[in-house]
Amino acid sequence: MGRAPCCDKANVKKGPWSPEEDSKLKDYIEKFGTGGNWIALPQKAGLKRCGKSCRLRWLNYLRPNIKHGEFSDEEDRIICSMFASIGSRWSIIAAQLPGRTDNDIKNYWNTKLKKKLMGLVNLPNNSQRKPPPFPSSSHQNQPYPISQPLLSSLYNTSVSSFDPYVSFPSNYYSSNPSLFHTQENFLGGNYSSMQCYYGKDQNSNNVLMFGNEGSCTSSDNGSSNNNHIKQEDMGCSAFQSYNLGNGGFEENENFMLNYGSSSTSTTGCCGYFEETSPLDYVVEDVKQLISNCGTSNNYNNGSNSFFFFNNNNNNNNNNSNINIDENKTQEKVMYFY
DNA sequence: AATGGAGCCAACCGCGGTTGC
DNA sequence: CGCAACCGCGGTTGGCTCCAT
Repeated sequence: MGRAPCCDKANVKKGPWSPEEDSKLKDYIEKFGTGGNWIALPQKAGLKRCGKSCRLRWLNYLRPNIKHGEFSDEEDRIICSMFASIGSRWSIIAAQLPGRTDNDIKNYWNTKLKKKLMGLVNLPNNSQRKPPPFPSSSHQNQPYPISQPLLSSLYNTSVSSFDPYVSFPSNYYSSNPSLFHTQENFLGGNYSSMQCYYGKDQNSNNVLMFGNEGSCTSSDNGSSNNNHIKQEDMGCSAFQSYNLGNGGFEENENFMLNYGSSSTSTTGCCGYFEETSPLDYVVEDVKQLISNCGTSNNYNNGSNSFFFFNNNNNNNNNNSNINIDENKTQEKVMYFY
């Protein structure tokens, strides 16, 4: 036989917590702790609530040092970088933000930050309508402006030097942002920051470029095409953007991810941007999660997905025809088509 | 002032992994 | 070993508030 039933579901209250209930729960836990048993706690505390509900209320609202209110730019950066690396693993992300709960971060992402990020693509008149379809548009040879506050916020660039039209490649490589960190950064391994740029390359492709300090740009040697991987070249490289509504991209606009390649770099996916230096992965599980993206139909199937795979079985996973410029192994380019 | 839509967020739901019996 | 409950998580929902019309 198993354990006793957790609670009398017919006799538990649901819905918003009253101040009295909050007080009872808080007082009880402060005096006696949770005892490691949430199911038994409500009865002991004199609450007609399910243990799950008590746990949620405590963790998300009542426990000490909970931080409410605005998220800082630094918190934004952490959330963005971690989301880019591991997706919607909110509890892991929350662990990096003292005082923030996974629920808070999840809500913040869904309601604000996601839209804020997609504000990267605004039209010159600052309207919120979405950019014209890629790649054919009157702006084909002109990069979309990046929202100034967000850019300065995320990239630590000074507003005075802000160029609303980011040419690609551009001298943003010389700045020192740390938007996207590699996985091992927040997991306790070697710190390595990466930069993120939005713009157009010399072929007017819409790109997000990820690179780290010291990455050379396409213009450095005039061989900009060498590191560009077309969708048909990569068996698991086709991304779709999340449908972000106003100001965002429509579904089925594909992201293309160009992984910097070298003898030490392997094919990654799903927003995990691998460094070219030898990687000592601290958490193999997460790596597995990332690498599994291409074998499951999508990475984050829910509405919170930022990118997810469009697994294309017609492709043969053979990257041998990709022309790699070994001098640019630290560039990571994401294409929007 | 009334109303409807959008945004926000606390709370619930359901699932997968873990644990106790 | 298998079943059932616990636990924690991510996704979703519903109600409240704000704001534009």
